Amino acid sequence: MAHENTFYITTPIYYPSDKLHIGHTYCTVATDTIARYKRLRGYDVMFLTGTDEHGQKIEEKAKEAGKTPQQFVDDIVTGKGGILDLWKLMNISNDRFIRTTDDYHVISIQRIFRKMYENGDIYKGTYKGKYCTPCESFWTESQLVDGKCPDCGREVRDAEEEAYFFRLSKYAKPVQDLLETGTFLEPASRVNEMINNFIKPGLEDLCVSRTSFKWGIPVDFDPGHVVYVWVDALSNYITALGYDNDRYDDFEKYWPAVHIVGKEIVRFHSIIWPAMLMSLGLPVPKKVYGHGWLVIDGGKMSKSKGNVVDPYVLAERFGVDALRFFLLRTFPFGSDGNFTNELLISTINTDLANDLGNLVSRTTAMVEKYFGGTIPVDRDSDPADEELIRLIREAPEAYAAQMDAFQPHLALEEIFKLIQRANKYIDECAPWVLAKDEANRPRLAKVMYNLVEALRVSLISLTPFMPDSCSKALDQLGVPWGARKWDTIVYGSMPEGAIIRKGETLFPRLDAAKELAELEKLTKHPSQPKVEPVLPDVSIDEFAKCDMRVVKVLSCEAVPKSEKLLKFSLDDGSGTPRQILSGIHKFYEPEQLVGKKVAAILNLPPRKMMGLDSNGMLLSAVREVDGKEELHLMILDDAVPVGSRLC
RNA sequence: CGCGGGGUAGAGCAGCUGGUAGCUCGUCGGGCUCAUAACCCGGAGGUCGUUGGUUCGAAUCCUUCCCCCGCAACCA
Repeated sequence: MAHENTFYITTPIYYPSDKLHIGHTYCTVATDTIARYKRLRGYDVMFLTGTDEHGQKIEEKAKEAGKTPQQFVDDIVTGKGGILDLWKLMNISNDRFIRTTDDYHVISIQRIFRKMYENGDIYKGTYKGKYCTPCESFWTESQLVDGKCPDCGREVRDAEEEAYFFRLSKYAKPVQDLLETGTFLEPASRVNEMINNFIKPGLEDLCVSRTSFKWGIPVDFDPGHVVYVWVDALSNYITALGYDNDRYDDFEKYWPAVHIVGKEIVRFHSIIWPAMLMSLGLPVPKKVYGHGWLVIDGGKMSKSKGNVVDPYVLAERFGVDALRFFLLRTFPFGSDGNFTNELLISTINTDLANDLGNLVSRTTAMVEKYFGGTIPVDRDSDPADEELIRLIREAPEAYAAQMDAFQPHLALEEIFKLIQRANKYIDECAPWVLAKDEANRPRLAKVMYNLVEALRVSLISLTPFMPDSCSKALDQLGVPWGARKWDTIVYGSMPEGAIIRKGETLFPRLDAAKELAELEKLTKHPSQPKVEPVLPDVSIDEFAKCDMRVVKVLSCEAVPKSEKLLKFSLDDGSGTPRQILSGIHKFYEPEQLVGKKVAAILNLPPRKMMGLDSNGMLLSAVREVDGKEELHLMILDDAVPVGSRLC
């Protein structure tokens, strides 16, 4: 299989039903940085990313937009401001880009599907369940919450369809063995999660075809069926190398891969995918690394919360390299990280402007000022140099160890220890004092030389993270191309006679308050709230049938295990408290509402929610802003008496 | 008892194979002037979520409870 010096790394293929956000960018930038690092180390790297373009959701979104599915995904993938543009902007160095609608992929999938059918690992059966159309998900009865989709809370319907199944159950044991090797899936904490959650309860066979939608790869021997996501999407990692197609021919050279994936799809990559490969008689991936999520204010980033962060805005505002750096420097790769604009700005200022950028600036300025840009060869060492030189020698090894362990944030920490030590070294040596006496010239030369070496080693190490900026900085330091390679990342490799020039400011310091205000303006763009059209007329008699009253909240508490429901006990003027449940926990905390007077409709038939009775409904003002629901309970003035009718 | 992660200085985190509580930012004071109002040094600030236990000794091991977050057939 793969040659000794090859390295194959992939991102997931993203689902182009919407614009990508900072989370996708995080994953892709991380993978890109590892790929660039491996190239720096001399590997023959294949770096693949792409898009997963089939499925019902895209079919429906396209319909809504009045486009064919192909047009729809083309616009998102190749259109202006699309995925390809985003990766170009972010300086992603992928060698290939696969789209699951590419001809060669389609052909390969049909062959792979047939192969698995013929060897008995795919068979025909029936899929029964509850189906949520917007989420494109089947659920079992027990998974439903309150009879509705556990994901979105909308109605589900009974569904049954003929489908092909993959004998996943057959591979439970070998997959468990694979997971238990301890290095196949990292971070290790995910291993127990997979085994306890999915393997121990028993792996069920997997539905791998659908008849309920058309936008997919047809099963060539059974035209009513399209191949469902598993086989179609996961196989991209091998079809992109030419497996079962003529487009490429380097499967033998590069496979198996290292897959970088988000933690939510660890399961597919560490259980289903290896099982499929076993079925095909192919080697399993070298490694699956599940990185954490970027969360906002401790919660998940999602379209429905309206808190997605747009990488375009940030990259254009702060620079691509600064953004790349921030993502990998700040967040431990294996666990979740809390994204905030404040943190972004302070990281840029502290690490890039104050520490690194300023070190380049002061070093180049001094070499120019004291030596006209070229450090003399006549140099005096001093014991004061020892600690810095030791760090210059040790840093690359420590850095590489962390990079090899997929810990970019720790790798960066090693390099920044060196950068900070170099800043301190300047203070200790006080070159401006040395410069006052001609006799100190050799000593001054040595100090400057050490600084240039500290920077050269740091910048080479940082190049995979910030390709353009590091290149510019190395230009300023006059480092020739030959001295920017991994094998020159050794103290003393800087060629003599280099011309050093102070150049443009690499990372300008940001005015935090100003930037935050600007970002606020950009992200809180006041798009038009969606106002629903007025409904058809009703008669005054019909309206009069609605018994709406002023009620007072006696008590209010959250319903256990429910995300949205609050349980109210209300004084409706009748003397006996009335219980109403309302799904507004996302908008109000119970203690906010106790004692408030609100409006409710009382003569609705009682309804059970989470096993509790609800006798009526609280009235709220609702509208949609940026695709996000906004809700305001009708809270009334204290002076309004309880029990009054609204008419 | 569905599974998993987390609760440590104002904020964000590390420490968690047990032995005087650390890092970054912020804050206060000092130094320096080569540099991007930057850099360097020092100080203040924590009963390490709660209960009980093991131990000479626990943030670190066991136990009770509370709170936050994620997952539960495809949002990185």
